[in-house]
Amino acid sequence: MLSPGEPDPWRELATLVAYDRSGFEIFAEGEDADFIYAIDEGVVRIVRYVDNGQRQILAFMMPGDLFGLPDNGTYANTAETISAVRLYRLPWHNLIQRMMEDPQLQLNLLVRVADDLHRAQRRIMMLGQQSTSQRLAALLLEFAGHREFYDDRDGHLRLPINRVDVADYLGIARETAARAITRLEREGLLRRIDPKTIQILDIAGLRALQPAKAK
Amino acid sequence: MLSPGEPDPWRELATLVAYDRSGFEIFAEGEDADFIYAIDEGVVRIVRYVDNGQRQILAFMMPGDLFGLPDNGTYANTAETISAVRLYRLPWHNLIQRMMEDPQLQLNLLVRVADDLHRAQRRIMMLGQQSTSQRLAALLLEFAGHREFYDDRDGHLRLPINRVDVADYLGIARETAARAITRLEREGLLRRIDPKTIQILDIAGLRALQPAKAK
DNA sequence: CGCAAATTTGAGAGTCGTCAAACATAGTGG
DNA sequence: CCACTATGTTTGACGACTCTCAAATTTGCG
Repeated sequence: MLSPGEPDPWRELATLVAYDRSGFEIFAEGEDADFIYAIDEGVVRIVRYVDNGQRQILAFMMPGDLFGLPDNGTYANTAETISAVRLYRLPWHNLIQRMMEDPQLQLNLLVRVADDLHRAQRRIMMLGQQSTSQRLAALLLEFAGHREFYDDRDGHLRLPINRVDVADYLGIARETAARAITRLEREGLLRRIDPKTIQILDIAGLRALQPAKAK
Repeated sequence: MLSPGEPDPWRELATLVAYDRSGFEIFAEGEDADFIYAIDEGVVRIVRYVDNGQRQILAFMMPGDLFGLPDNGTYANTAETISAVRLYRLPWHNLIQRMMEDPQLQLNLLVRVADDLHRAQRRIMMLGQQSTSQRLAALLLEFAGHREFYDDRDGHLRLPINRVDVADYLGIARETAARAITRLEREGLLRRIDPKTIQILDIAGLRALQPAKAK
């Protein structure tokens, strides 16, 4: 995390770039991967488009997260703003050069990429093994883990995304996403305030939906 | 890849370990992650078990692949042999130490982990967006990309895995996996020789099933 | 050759995707 | 200020697909 207290090797090397609007494309799949980005504020979605018009959201990136890793010199995914966003942008060649001189910095990046891998593996578990309710609960808990969206006093969760984003993240149709919310509401786990605001009534119940490790 | 020709920083540092049988557990989720492994020969499956008895195969690791990345000091997944396997095993603290002295070595690891991340992202696309037929085609093409399994002269693909592995990799039931093979056979794309041997009749047709990038 | 395990097929129930329509919300212009 | 419109969300109906349970069939090996 880019917490203000810790020494921050990224901040001093990077230039700050800001996007005021939501829905802006930071970079697109296939473009030359010249920069790596770190989020200072706001939310970014990492997506991939398929020719049949479908879209999969691979991840939501939050403050402190890094994105823009090259795959053979080009971006493997597209990055789009979901809110107003402030980013640190750093040229790759610049970073590589610095990392060659500073193994600690490189280790820092390695740990972050490894963490991204583990997050991706959790998503594979989610898409391969969990039901629609479980996936939705996982998404809600993911956002509820961030103070900027969740107030645990009144249980209000303010989602920065719409239903299509929810659906494309969970790998389901938007109607199915809406119905999944209805189901959790009927079961008393949450209550809809408005489409993007959900009051979580039983967060332990949501967690109980999540599959536990076995063996 | 650990091809014999290239300079190989791993081989010289590691100890060779061999497993003769299939179905052996190399390490389990939750254990202290003391070693990192590189495959010299054979196939390993990376799996995660869920308490309801379900299992998801996250990846099949082939010769040249690295696995055993720690997540907060412990393994996030379980690794099991699928065939007889020969591995290079290297203590983590040993590797870290060497990487601090040799940035090139560390960059080598970074690239490999980044590659794992991109593979995981392709799996998210597969599980989130593709139909059963498409997933199966992707699996077949994945193994067909390795000479040790696929003979492109006669089109014979020798799978090292059984139907349960196929199903747990694709995130479907084993009956559905069997039916998916039947369907591709009925469509003339392949022919079953025996359960683990499949003759691919139309590899271009399998590739055509794969979704193309859009935008 | 025979048996245990793996694979395939069948039938029925449940879930999801699609098409359509109803409803809600926010912003716009009169 | 209000009606109106565009957009986003929810609900309904129905067909398609997948999972589960069960049985038939095949395979691999002793």
